[in-house]
Amino acid sequence: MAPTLEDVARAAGVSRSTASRVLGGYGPASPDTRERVRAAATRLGYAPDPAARALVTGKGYRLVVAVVGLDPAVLDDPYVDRVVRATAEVGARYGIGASLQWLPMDSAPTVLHRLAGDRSVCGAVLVNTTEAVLRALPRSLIGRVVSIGIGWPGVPSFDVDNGGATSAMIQHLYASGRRRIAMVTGPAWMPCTQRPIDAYQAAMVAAGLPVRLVPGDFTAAGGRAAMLDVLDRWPDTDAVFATSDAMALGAIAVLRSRGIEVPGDIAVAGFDDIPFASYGVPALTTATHPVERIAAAAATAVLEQTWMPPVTAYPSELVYRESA
Amino acid sequence: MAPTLEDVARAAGVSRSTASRVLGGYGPASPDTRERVRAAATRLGYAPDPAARALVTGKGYRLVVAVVGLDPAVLDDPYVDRVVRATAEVGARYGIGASLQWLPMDSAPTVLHRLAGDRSVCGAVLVNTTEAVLRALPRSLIGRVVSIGIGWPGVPSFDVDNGGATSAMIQHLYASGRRRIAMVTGPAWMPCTQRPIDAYQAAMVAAGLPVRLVPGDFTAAGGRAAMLDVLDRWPDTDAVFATSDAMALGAIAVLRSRGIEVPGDIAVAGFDDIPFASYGVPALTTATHPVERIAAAAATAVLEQTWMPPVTAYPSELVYRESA
DNA sequence: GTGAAAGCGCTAACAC
DNA sequence: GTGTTAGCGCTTTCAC
Repeated sequence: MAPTLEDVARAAGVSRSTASRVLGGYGPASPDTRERVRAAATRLGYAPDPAARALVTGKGYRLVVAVVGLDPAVLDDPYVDRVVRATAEVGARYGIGASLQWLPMDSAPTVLHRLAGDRSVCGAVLVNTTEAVLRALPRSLIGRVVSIGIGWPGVPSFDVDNGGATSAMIQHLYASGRRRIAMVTGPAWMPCTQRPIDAYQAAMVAAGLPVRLVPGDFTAAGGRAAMLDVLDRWPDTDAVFATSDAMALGAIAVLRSRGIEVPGDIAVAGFDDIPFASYGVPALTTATHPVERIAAAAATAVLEQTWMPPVTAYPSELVYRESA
Repeated sequence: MAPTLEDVARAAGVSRSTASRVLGGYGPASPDTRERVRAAATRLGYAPDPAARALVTGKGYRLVVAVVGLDPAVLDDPYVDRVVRATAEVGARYGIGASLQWLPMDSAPTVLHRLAGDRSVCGAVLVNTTEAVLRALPRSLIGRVVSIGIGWPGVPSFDVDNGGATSAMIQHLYASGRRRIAMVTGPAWMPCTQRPIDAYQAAMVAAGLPVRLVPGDFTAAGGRAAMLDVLDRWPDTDAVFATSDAMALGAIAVLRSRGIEVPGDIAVAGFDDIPFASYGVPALTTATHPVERIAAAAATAVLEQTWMPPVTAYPSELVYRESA
């Protein structure tokens, strides 16, 4: 059915090994041979069988998206969906599939070793990883693992510039006259929580404004709880920056139920720009999160085995709507 | 690293083929041998290498989620994300990855043949497929293809019972006093559009109410356009059932901008129960869509090669909120 | 610069 | 019932 390397070699009048070398792009080959093999390959529409290749190289044929978390519920998240989708889409172009699995925070070493020993796995994309997990990374995985989140020596990081987004958002709130700006953060164990906090604190201190930090968990329920907390501790708050749209929507729900006007009394800004941020009342002011671009780049890096700088930051853009 | 069949065979004191037969569960084997091989396999933690198996059986090692549509934008949809995620999660348990690709409606035969000839593909899950596409299905794919949507001889269907959901929703609207109920449908080319229409028409005719059908496209923008259309053609409409939450939210946005009360003047119901259906104002009354369960069952069916009835319908449940 | 040959881990004839 | 054997398509020494 599909042409094999043998077919290409025969068509080009060379041996299988020569064809393999040319197509693999290593070993020696005369320019002429090179040309003939390439031509034959494209003419026949040759694509190497990843299974056969995996068998001999022992490198595997599926890319695992491993989401770090305390329980399997971390997989049940539209953010994860977007990462997996982008990975599956990129993989399709390489004949590589995407697998999704939970990487339990407390038994990360075990699971990572199993992953490293699994011949079917060609690489992994870590999501929401922590330093502890990265420290437990088996050496044999280095070079075929990337991280959407914080990096590690040998593990390039792909992430949104959420520090920059935070600065920009605080500046926007300040410019629109807000002075008592609270921030709802992500859960403390997630490393992606820190940079926005730093950026927020820096901005507030620089402007001589009070720092009002409340922990959240990226969910709407968490946003509701955090908003109640803010109202309780600092009743004069005039703006809230929630580091996820879900939390921002939860916060707005609380304010609405209290009869507090948004953005009249309190401005609320989110982060992520989820599909329906624009359909709430009021429409949510937020910052974009190019998850698909990030995940696609991450997947491509491990599939192409390209060298990557330790950190690649993707810019986030403010989306001005009604809530702030 | 990982134990091979050879290791198991040696540990059990049998040949590789015997071990293979036992573990594969076909061919003959004495109860004693069977026992020893099984014991050795579990003791060593043996798992067959899907790459090697794929190579010899020619059955492939990745499950393709093929989304039928007019253009690649059909992939860019939270619904697709959920299907892919569930597939990737089920696949992970089998050492199988999920790939995502667009199945262009106008060149379906070509793409399907490529899929059939691709040695890396073990099966496919069709999404939003049409009869025309199913008709073009190569024979070699039969038995390893399932459909989330309409089925076909040899292609079992897994779908939500959207006809039942429609009936239930119309009944709910009727029970709450609505009599001039319009329905916003999906795009005509999608087969999943028909059953809700039939159910709606049957319900309306049975109740002696006027049929008011407007085509949509499952997007919020389509919902806005459809709502304008309804208002234009039947100004006395008192309820709208949109067959997707996105369209319902679009419809609500239009009504809000016109100063029309929801549900006071016009009730609006959606379908899907997307994560933030509950955060709009008013919170959206809708019907659940167990996409993950459906996709997981579909993926499992092709991976396990189990026989399936031609159609498996998954119940949808009404979620009563504020909008209807 | 090129080809012959071995072998990755597994399945499936086929002989015993 | 069981073992022997021949590959699946590819990469990779190692001679030439």
